[in-house]
Amino acid sequence: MRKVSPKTLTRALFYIRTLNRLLHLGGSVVSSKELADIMGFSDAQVRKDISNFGKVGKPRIGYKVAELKQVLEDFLVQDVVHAALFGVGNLGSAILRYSGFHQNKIKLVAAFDIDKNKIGKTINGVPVYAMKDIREIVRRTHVDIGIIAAPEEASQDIADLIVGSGLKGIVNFAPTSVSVPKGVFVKDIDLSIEFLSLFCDMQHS
Amino acid sequence: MRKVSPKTLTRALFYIRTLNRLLHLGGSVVSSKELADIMGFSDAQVRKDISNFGKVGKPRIGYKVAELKQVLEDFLVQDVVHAALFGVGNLGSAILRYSGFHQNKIKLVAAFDIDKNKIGKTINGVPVYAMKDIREIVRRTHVDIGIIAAPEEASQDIADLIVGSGLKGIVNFAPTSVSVPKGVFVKDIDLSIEFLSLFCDMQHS
DNA sequence: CAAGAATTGTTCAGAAATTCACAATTAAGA
DNA sequence: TCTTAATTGTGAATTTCTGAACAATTCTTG
Repeated sequence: MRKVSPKTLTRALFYIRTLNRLLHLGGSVVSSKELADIMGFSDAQVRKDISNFGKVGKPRIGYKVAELKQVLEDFLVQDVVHAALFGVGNLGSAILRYSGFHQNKIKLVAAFDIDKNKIGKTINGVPVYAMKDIREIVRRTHVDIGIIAAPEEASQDIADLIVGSGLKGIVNFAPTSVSVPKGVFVKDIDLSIEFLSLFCDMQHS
Repeated sequence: MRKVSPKTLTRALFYIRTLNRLLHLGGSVVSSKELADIMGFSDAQVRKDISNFGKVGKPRIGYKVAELKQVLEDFLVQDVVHAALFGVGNLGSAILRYSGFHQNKIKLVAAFDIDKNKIGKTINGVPVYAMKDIREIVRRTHVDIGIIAAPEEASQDIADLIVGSGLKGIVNFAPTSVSVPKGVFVKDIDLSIEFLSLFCDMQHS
């Protein structure tokens, strides 16, 4: 199958989210125009994206919701993604308790912190370990990605730990860039920047 | 001044973040190459972005950290951005307690919930109001953007409330698309999708 | 003061992403 | 059955974004 760009992949995840909602609402078919309107894309964009994954639609009809969802999921999220969390503070705790993951093939398998009061506890079913145990846990447990939800000062050290334990993907919520070797993927989510960029877009539009 | 693309604006916010860190570490000048390496961009990209905001650098020297930061901030974030939060659950509480905002010209001025046990309290200095009071609060208080951190089922109603109260920007953490009139900006942050998209990028690279 | 080295700002070319536009297809209805 | 209307899939056109390259500039050093 042809190479698909990251942008298309991300939009495809939004398509899946919307298709799930439509399924839940009882819809059975949907057109590119309807999908586009719901998500704020163009209909041409939707069709071109979907065409990456095969010829799923029928002219004059549209796409069968269940079938399209299946095709996208087969391509994108075959397995459950196992994630480990680093830093059980305000944000980390909220992530541990976030209820949206289990519907989306994401499983938090371990959390790490340096606070002795937290180590050994279980939050929402996820055990909290000492930071130094990461290598052993990653060896014993299937982990795909690491999530940094620690203070700025600790983020680079944690990134190094994550990389050292062999993981290749990091979601970084800390408000600072971390440097990693080539081949490791980092996604930065800085709440301040997210808010500010929305506001900048508003002002400079 | 020339029109600047949203992508450039977002990167510029990352530049500011990095410049702050450099300032804090005592750096006084920095080259495009250094900035690029820290953030994982190309040096040409950095120079081109910065050139949107004027001729700030000196050949053979680089950019004065403080001066560049000033130039970018003058263009991007002249005023403090005032935000109101909708939904004081796990994620909402973490946002209220997030410590990174005040350094970044973001101020949470109000929170809203439907839970009587939360209404009337103050969390981290931010008062929690009843959802129905939004119009009055927005009239009395300067609010730029609304943040939806409520369950999926409530998100569209909250978006309608936000739009009805006159706000033009929404950050939506709920795992569903909200529909808004033209002219209202929405930024979706779906934690599941963020994690999955990282993983997809890893697999399909 | 002149030569050399480093870095900017900018132009240009190429790549990537988006939109357009329409032939092909299919269901529905006369 | 034949026509009509709707919708897909896609090649071409367009726009946006990125990367390469280099003249212009300015510090440094001898």
